[in-house]
Amino acid sequence: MQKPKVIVILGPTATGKSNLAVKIALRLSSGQAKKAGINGAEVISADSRQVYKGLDIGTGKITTKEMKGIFHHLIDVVDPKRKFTVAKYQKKAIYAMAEIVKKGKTPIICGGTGFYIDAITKGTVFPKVPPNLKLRKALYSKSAIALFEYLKKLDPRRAKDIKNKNELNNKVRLVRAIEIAKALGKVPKLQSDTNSAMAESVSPYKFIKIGLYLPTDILKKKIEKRVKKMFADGLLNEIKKLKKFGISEKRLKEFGFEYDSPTYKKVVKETIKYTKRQMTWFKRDKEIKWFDASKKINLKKLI
RNA sequence: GCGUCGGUGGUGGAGUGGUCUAUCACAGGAGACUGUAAAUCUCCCGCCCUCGGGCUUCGUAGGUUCGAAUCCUACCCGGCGCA
Repeated sequence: MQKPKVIVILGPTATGKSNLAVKIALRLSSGQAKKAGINGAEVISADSRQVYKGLDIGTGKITTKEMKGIFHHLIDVVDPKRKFTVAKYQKKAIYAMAEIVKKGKTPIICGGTGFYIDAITKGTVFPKVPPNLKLRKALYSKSAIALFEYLKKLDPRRAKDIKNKNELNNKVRLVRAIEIAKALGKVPKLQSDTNSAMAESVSPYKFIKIGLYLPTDILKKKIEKRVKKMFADGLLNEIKKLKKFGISEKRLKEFGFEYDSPTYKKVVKETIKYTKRQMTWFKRDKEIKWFDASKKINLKKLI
């Protein structure tokens, strides 16, 4: 039996992913598509911040109007006071995918969080050790060197791995490794496979990855426009509302630079930097078919 | 015109006789990524390169010195003060 298709639309911020996703979904829902036996499509967002309710303007969340009747999953599914994680995302997204396919529809994963996309398209297996905030807090007070030495005792293999990856100063990584090692004895070997052939053989779906990119100068202009609109739409007001709702300054910082006393200049600058990091992530996935978003994209070719 | 302060790598800005291709930050480039991922972390960033080193830089031109981004002289440029 043929595997169900899942369309993945990814790429850096401000390249028009959401738009394209809706366009494709509409196409798959048309009368013509129905005649061809296609039952429509639903979008699954792959954005680490759009899952939160109330983070609308700053995250560039798609509006109901822009959805044009296409159902969007994994948007506004958590209270911003609660912490969300990749593993939770993975669970929900895989469930959503199955539900959509069950309805005979095509899932369209759309977003810019590479880690989240890989979690569902590459079958990453996260060690089943939930965050231990108390332990983390205690560990963070220690130096990176001390953490590394501690990890070396608990799990030499993962310690060596971290050293090889030049992450000796990466407390986030060290702390999580210790957290897992303490719970399981050691950190399981990474099961997610960057080897796409392997991942594909295991996955029940056939992923079609479409990457949108823009030439640097155009991307910059689009980001400027987007940020300008954010402020015009009331970003500052959104932050006020979040504070009133009981979101702390510290928590706001975790939501990214748009929520940390933003200025136009700062947000533009940080967004550009971020898009570069996004590209670093996406570049290593050779499965992605890239399209210049400043040019007309032939949808027929894509699906 | 006189006086005075200053001119440093793409930018800001340290350095004021040797350890200086010159701290640091930003910008730029490359990369990592095991439940925080717009997070977190690493490397490169004058030129050449066999990656060990080789070569040329601190407004310009001279000079002092074993040795100068650092001291002296002249000139050019900019700020300020007095005329």
